[in-house]
Amino acid sequence: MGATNTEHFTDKQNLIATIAKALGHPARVAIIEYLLKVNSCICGDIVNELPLAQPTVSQHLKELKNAGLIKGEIEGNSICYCIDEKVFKKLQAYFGNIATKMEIKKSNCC
Amino acid sequence: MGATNTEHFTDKQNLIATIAKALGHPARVAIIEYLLKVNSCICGDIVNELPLAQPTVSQHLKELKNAGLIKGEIEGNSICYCIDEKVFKKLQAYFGNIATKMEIKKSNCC
DNA sequence: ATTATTTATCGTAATATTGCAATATTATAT
DNA sequence: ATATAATATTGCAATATTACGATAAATAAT
Repeated sequence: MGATNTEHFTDKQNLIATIAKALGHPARVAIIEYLLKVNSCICGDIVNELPLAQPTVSQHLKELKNAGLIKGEIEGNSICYCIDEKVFKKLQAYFGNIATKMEIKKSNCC
Repeated sequence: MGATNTEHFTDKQNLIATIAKALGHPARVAIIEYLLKVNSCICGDIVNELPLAQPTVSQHLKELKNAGLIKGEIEGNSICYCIDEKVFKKLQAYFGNIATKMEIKKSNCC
């Protein structure tokens, strides 16, 4: 097959999976970290920051955008990409919650 | 191609990507959430909790294990799978850090 | 108008992922 | 020893992902 079976899972599970999948490639992690570092919208040099050809980078950016991790706007000649904070707050909340749950009922595990 | 280019990225970037990739499927998110809920090692009924055939679930469990998100030990007839807390603490730290950075220098973004 | 510059899209090859039926493996129960 | 139960592995088909060259599109500079 190869096609993921989304309809049997909850919306939240699918959302987390979509976000996680978008971060499931080191180039995309690197893009996010770069955007965080420069923290600016006029960052028309992402391609030079990555060891990948321009079309490949463009494709990774598209995936990050589709998954909602970044926002992009045309800014004259180049493009303004920046992090969409909402998603990262969601991730922080999600994993924070998991950590809390683990903290509470630790012990009856290997 | 289809093969990810890990050697050009930092170890940390590759690690985060590996972990995120493992969570990049709703079935695997569901497995983690189930393990959290039951919080027990004798959980020999993960298959019944998921809308997928047994070999498929087994494969997802294997991927979670390879990525270090769960630990599994043979426990008599069935298998004891449970969450590996370290990884989730790492994730919490990572996204907490990102959230903090965003908080500090917010504003000069779209 | 022509020429850079920047980003996106198309086409395509290589590889990976998803899913399951069939089968193997391993331990428990009879 | 044989049957039952739980999990893993194999093999395979369908689909997705990754990567990049070639090319397009759109703005900026000359």
